[in-house]
Amino acid sequence: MAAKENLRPGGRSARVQASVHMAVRKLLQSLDRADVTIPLIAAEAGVTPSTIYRRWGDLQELLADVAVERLRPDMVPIDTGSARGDLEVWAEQYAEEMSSGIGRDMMRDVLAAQDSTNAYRCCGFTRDQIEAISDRATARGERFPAIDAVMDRVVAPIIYRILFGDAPSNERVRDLVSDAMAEQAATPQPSPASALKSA
Amino acid sequence: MAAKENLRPGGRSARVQASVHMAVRKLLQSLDRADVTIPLIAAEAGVTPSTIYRRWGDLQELLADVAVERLRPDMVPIDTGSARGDLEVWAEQYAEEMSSGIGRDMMRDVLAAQDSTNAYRCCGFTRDQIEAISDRATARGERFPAIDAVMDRVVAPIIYRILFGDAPSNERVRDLVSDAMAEQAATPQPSPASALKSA
DNA sequence: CCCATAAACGCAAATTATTTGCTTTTAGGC
DNA sequence: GCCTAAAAGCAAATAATTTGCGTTTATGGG
Repeated sequence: MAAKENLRPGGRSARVQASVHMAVRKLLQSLDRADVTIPLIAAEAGVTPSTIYRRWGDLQELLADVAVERLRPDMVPIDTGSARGDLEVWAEQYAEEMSSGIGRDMMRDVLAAQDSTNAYRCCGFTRDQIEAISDRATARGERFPAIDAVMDRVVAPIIYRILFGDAPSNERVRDLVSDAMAEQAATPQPSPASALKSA
Repeated sequence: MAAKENLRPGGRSARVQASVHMAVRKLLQSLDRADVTIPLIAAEAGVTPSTIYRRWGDLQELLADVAVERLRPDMVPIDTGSARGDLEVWAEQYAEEMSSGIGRDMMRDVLAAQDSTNAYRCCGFTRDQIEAISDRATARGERFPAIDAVMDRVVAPIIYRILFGDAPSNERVRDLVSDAMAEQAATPQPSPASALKSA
């Protein structure tokens, strides 16, 4: 039930997909998560419930599908002039978005789905953002840690804390960035792009 | 729907809880996750469905409740003679357990529930384990990084990778431990126990 | 030890969600 | 423009969830 691949791209099928996604987003704004049901979504989207059941399987898959769209970054990381500044600003904003009620819910939706493809894609978005910062750094002639190191030392702690405990403060996020950047300074490995692409 | 607090501890209530938990565990062994329903669990447990609905609310909360029990560590971290060895062995075992199908499912269940208390408790279990290793280290006169540092640099990357990508290899887990221990060596902060308790 | 009280459970009816067989619409290839 | 099959609609059948009400049974106070 990928609902993304092997799907007729044109006409009605795409219209239904858009309509259902929009309905989900609209309903999630006004209603409590537990009150959003497939029949409700279907009514809002002007579609019969069985269409949704057949295409997405169940509510969780649909919510995951919608969530992963919303988690896709809509802009390139802000250019502050330095790699450290770029990463710091990006990480703070990322932490804030993800720890907000909406961000938390979307992560929950993505992780709750049986199909783990969405989670994987989600991780790829983040990696791409960091890669953009990294590329800019090397273009400037700055050193930058390996992408994986940033994922491990900045992204992972932020997300772990949001999921399992309390959202990290801006100060802590800055500390994480500091540690990651320091690590790079000690280790002479300015290799720019050896990472795996995604999505 | 905590199903844990304000619950009559004695007699029938406890019996029902135990029976339902056992039924869930049994059914999860033989059936696919998607085929486990509340009526099924109720039948297996010898209880009416409405009892489960009233006590846990929905399937996800029940699954989370069962999962968190199973995620509770059943033993103290192995004593290898050194803090580094302790952490290394513990981390490898932890990563392996969590990346197994069962571990992954349990984490999913815990995170998918509306009630985030379970996730928080889950994190507390892990923290307690690391604290035990830390305490043993200071008792031996060894230095050891702050608990939070280990959570950020070892636990968080392991879990992040399991949830959003691929399970980390043993080698990578060892590297994470190395980094965490090295950090401690550079920073003179042997403060033993300043962490927050849980559960 | 027994009684009063309220929590938890069982039962069954009512509601709501999900599945499914079949028909109709329609995108994509010839 | 016509086939073909994927996707959608419709409605009946099935299954899950909610709810009102009566019964059982912990728990606390006499």
